This record gives sequence, C-alpha cells and structure tokens, in this order.
Amino acid sequence: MAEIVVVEDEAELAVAIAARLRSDGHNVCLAEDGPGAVRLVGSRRPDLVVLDLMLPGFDGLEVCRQIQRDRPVPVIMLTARGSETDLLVGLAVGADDYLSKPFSMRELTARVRALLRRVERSSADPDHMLRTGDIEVDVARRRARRDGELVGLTATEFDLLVYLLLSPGVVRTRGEILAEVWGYRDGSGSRTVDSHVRAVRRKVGADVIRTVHGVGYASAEGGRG
Amino acid sequence: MAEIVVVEDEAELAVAIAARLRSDGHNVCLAEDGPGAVRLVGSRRPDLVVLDLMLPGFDGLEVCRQIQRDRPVPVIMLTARGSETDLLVGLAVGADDYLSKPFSMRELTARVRALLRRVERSSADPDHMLRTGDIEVDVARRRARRDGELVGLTATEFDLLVYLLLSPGVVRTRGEILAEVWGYRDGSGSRTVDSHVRAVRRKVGADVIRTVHGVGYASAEGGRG
DNA sequence: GGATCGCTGCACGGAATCTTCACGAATGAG
DNA sequence: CTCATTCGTGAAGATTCCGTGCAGCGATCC
Repeated sequence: MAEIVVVEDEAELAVAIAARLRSDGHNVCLAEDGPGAVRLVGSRRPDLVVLDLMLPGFDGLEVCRQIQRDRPVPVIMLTARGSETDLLVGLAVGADDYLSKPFSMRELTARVRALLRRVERSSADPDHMLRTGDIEVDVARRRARRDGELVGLTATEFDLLVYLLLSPGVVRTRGEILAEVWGYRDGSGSRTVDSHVRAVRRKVGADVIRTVHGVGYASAEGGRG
Repeated sequence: MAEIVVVEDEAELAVAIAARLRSDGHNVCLAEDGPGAVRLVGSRRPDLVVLDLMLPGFDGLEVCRQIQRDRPVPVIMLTARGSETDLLVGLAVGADDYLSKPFSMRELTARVRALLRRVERSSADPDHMLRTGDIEVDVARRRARRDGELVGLTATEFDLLVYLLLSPGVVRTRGEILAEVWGYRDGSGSRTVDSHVRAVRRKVGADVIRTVHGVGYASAEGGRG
C-alpha cells in the first residue's frame, strides 16, 4: 500500500486510474492542473506520482521539476503516443518511467508496482544510508537524523553533506565542491561553501565536517554502522 | 590501454573512430545497433563505451540504461549538434561525457583519455596509499600515519612528502621541488624547502627524507608494504 | 503585498601557516 | 687539514586562510 498522487486533467481517465490503483490497495489523491499538483505533492508527500505531461495552461515538465525540487519522488509520466521529445525531456527532468497513451490499466498497475518495488529496494538499500558518528542520512528520502532526531537541512545543505559523506574522509577543495554540488565552473574567491559548511555543522554537529587548512573540507570517517 | 566498445551505425564513422582509438593503444569492438551493443558490452565487459544516441530501430537511451544495469560502465555519448535534450537525458541515464557531432577525432581521444583517467583514479585505487618504512600516506584523505598513529601535517608539508614519495629514492633539486609543489618558476636562493623538509622530518621521522648534499632531497626507498 | 526562508558574498579578526634571516654544523674538494 | 659551500635549526615577522556576523536578494508562502 502506498500514497499516490495522480495528475490528470481528463476527468474520466483520472477517475479510472484512481479506481484501479485503489483496488490495488493504494491511497490515491487527484490533481487536475499544475499548481494543484505541486501543492498536493508538497502537502501529502506521496510515495509516487502519476503525471500527465499534457496539462492545460501549465507545463507538465515544469510540474515535474518543481515536484522534484525539495524531495525526489518517483514519477511515472503519461505521454502522447510517439511524442519522443516529451519522453526524453521528461526523463531528464526526473521522471522514472513512462507510459504512452493509450495504455492499459493492467500496464499502469504493473509499472506502478515495479517502480514502488524499485524505490523501496533502493531506500532499504544500505547504499542509500550514509552514516558517520551519530549522523544518519537517508539519501533517497533526503532526510538526516542526529541521534535519531530528524534534522532540518535545506536542499543545498543536504547536497553538500551527502557529497562529502559519499567519500568518507576524502578531502575536497572548495572548487571541487562548488563544481559538484553547485555546478559552478569557477567559484574561486567565494565564501559560499564556508557559509554552508557552517550551517551544516550547526545542525549536525561540528565534527561531521573536518576542515583541512589550506585545502578544503572532508567528512568525518566515523564508523559506518 | 583499455577495452572499448563503440556503438555507431554509420559504418564509415565507426571505422574511423575505431582506427583512431586503436592507434591510441586501445582494444576496440564495434556494434552497429542496440541489441548488438547490449550483447557486446555484456560479453566483453569493456572499460568504456562510446555510444551514438541515434541508432536505427532502437532507442540509444534504452541501450544506455541496459548497459548500465548490471555493471556501471563509463559512457561517452555522441549526439546530434545542439540537441540539448539528448544531452540532458543522456546524462540522466548515466552517461559520463558527451560529444556533439561533428567532432574531431582529436577531441574524441582527448575525452576518452580523460574519462579513463577519471575512472581509473576513482575506482581502481580508491585508497591511493604510499608507504615507506613505517610511514603510510593516504593521498585522497590527506592523512599520514606513523606506526598507525595519525600525524598532523600542514598542506604544504603533505604535498612535499607526497611529491617525494611518488618517486621513491629519486633525487629532486630544490628548484624542481619548488616548481612542482609550490608552483614557483624560480625559487633560487630560498631556504623554504629546507624549512619544510625539517618540519616533515620532525613529524614523520628524520630518515624518511634523505639529503643529497649539493643536489637536493629524496624520499627513502623503504619497503612498499 | 508582506513576511519568511534560503542563498550568496563581503568584511573582519583571529588563527594557522609560510617564508625568511642569521648562525652554527656538516660536507667534500683540493 | 683548510676552506668554501651547503645544510640544519630556531625564532620572528609576513602572509594566507578560516570562522563568523551580517546584509542584499530572490523565491516562496500566507
């Protein structure tokens, strides 16, 4: 059983999808336009989103991007048949799977089930849990805990922490960090990294990120279990 | 030298690429369609794949995804010029680099070389360790141990030690050292190197760096393990 | 619209580090 | 053995680097 948001403007199809998914044991909420979808996903925090790319007055891709911004959510796109461009862009924007219209309900539920399984597996996967000392980071759910307590990290702070934790103890220069986390090509002469390091330290503890004078930063190597 | 699979349906281009990569010292295999590519990559386990996204009758992206499924392989995509969409999707699907057509062979080999280097460095020896006597240096983490005890080296001291350890026993003049470690063009008449050698010796032991009177310094050649 | 939140970069002080100087010890050629 | 070089050493500026407070700015939320 999972929480699912369906974004579809054709009422008939939307209802059909919802019915089918409900009979498959899921909780389903409907949205029929872009803003509604973004709002709904933000408030319900679903486990999966079924998103029609052809939405009136609002770019489905933009919806997808906004949905993914805070917290990555598995997305299945519904696209017009043969519209390869949409498909490509959709995947780029963060969709995980797609269905070309018309599709059968059997096919839809199969994809939903497969995607849920995939996601579940990946977040149960120890690979997606990063640890050091008393810090535990769930990459898939973008959550960090300190002594089991949830820590509220901003998107940038989270990405920074994950980047450093991915190679425990390895020292990264500010340039590397700006390139990998921010996507900057040249961020020399900026204290931006420092500011965010400070923010992370304040929230997860000062010793999680080690300063290497004259070089950059590295995560602590604390036990992985 | 590396094992490379090239997936390209235009025979002329495929042959040209293969020839160039072979002359660069690599083993090259060709595939001209999607299924062939997947099969070939599965059986040869190449170190790198050069993949044209525009394949007949089979989605290049799908190929990329299937290739990456079992075992992540570095992929360089070939895309139509200016097709930003392809680029985005390709990167999303797991490509590591891309070239827009038309490209020069020089450019291709450069990218191939760069990617191989990147991969080799990051996976082949994840912990780049240098040793001599009872000293052990972890280059990535910028840490040195003496009898297992962590030794606190400053950035310059560390770089100096690594530079000498990289070619055990090879004598370097002060000029060479200043050039390589400090980036100076001319550091004649400076005691800077001496000071840092002293600092390193004090911390890791005097016999790790040998003085060659009238010439310069060299690291000890002590056992490598 | 107004308030809040997050991102960014500057200025500043303090800390860590680098560089140089001076002088005695060591070296090696003749 | 003598002497000119070269090297090691300690300490003291000079320099660089980092942590922090803060303010501007845009985006978002209400």
